[in-house]
Amino acid sequence: MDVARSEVLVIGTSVACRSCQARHGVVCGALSAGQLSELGRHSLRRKVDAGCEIIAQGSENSFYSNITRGVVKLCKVMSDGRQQIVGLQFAPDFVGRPFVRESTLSAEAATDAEICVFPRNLLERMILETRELQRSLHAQALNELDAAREWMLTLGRRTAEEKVASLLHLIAAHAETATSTAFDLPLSRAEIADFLGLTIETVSRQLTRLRKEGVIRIENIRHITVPDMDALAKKISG
Amino acid sequence: MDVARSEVLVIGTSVACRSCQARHGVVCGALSAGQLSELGRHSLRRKVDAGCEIIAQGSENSFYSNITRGVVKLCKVMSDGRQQIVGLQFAPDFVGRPFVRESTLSAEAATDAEICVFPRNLLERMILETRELQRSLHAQALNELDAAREWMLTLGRRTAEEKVASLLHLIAAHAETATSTAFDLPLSRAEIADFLGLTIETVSRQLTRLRKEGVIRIENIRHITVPDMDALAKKISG
DNA sequence: CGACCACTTGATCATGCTCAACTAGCGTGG
DNA sequence: CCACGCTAGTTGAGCATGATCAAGTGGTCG
Repeated sequence: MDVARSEVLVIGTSVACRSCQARHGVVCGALSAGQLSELGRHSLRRKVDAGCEIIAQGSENSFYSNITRGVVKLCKVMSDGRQQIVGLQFAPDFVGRPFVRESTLSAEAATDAEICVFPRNLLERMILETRELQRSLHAQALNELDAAREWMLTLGRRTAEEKVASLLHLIAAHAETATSTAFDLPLSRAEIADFLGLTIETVSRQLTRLRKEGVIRIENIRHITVPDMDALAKKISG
Repeated sequence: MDVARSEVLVIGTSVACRSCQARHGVVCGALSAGQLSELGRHSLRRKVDAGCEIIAQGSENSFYSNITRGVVKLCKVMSDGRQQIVGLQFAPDFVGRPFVRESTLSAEAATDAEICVFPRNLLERMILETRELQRSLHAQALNELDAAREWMLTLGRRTAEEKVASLLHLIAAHAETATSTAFDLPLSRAEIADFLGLTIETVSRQLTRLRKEGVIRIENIRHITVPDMDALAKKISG
């Protein structure tokens, strides 16, 4: 994805914060008005194309960010090229691992996205100063831990069909537009494979299988409709 | 494991704390002398036999604990019986998920163990009061998250041989007795299988395979020697 | 129109699962 | 003290799920 690029849009200000997706999210929701405006003065809005790397595995953590639009995948790669997606983050999640110098994973935009970038030192100072921010980040870490463990069960013990159904269920839960359950896949087949510990061929076969069984409709390559959520849920044993 | 039982030993006191494995661990290391003695007055030492469940999946969290001796496995089971170990905790780790009412996983002693049990309300109050305790638990959560993600890579992308080698490596790292690298497996073959997302037969075959290749020696069913740690590490691509 | 890319589909292969027999260790009771 | 049963682990034979390799499809962009 060498066409992928990122672009600095505007210097964040408290004015920009008012209409921000992440205004009441994990980080910004925990700050006082004064802190929010200080953080805003030192933040940058970045527009990030799908496929663009935000943090490289093994690189130094020199900033943190909020996702303000789009989906970000957290990824681990092995020296021989095998890779595994170990987390998906949706707006308005926080991305980064405070107080650790080197990142053990990469973060990459799965869809076109926008992030709000904070300087490392400022955010770390605020975490130390702000009880509520500390608590809030702790809570997000625990939620991510639960999600990671749920996914370990999927990776270790579910069949290919159950894995694919689990992913669709997960994405539907985040897309949830009231009644209808139609959504865009934020991931390509290759990325789905990397998330589920499968190959792209198996993912493709399981998707067509779910389609033939009438559990999903594949409107087009990236758009799925689930006529009956319960039928999908039934594909996920346990 | 219906022989497994747990037994309350003594009411913890600050006297007992002085020689405790977990005295400078995640929880107790973050407390003031006064808090430590208050927590001690309300804590119970419990001796827990291998196989005994400490927290049941789906149960209410009514207490937290420190592991003061032994190894605890965190486990998820599906309604059809398939199960996956999603974490191993060693003394002096903290066990429990603060501020969440229902446990999404079970905790079970893998070896004979001892834990120090804290009442829920007291510990939660101390977390709210104590900046350093909050920070310390946050740090443990982030470490567990890293470990979980590392394990996701193993579950999703490594071969059976690599998986078994990874587990031996993990256990060796925790047993590390200076020079020699000999250790007791805290897990049965069935538990290893549940940790690695394999069957016990595959685990057994891979262990004999590693033995035949000279990478490990199986002194007896639970005791392993690794003559050359590097040779073991080479089995883990990545 | 053609090249390219992401995806699908098919045929064959192999890793790891299933089912089954066998072994070793260990505690219990005759 | 040995026979017995029980548990945990090992080993083998055959099978199936999902991987690999390869060809084909469809949409997009120049």
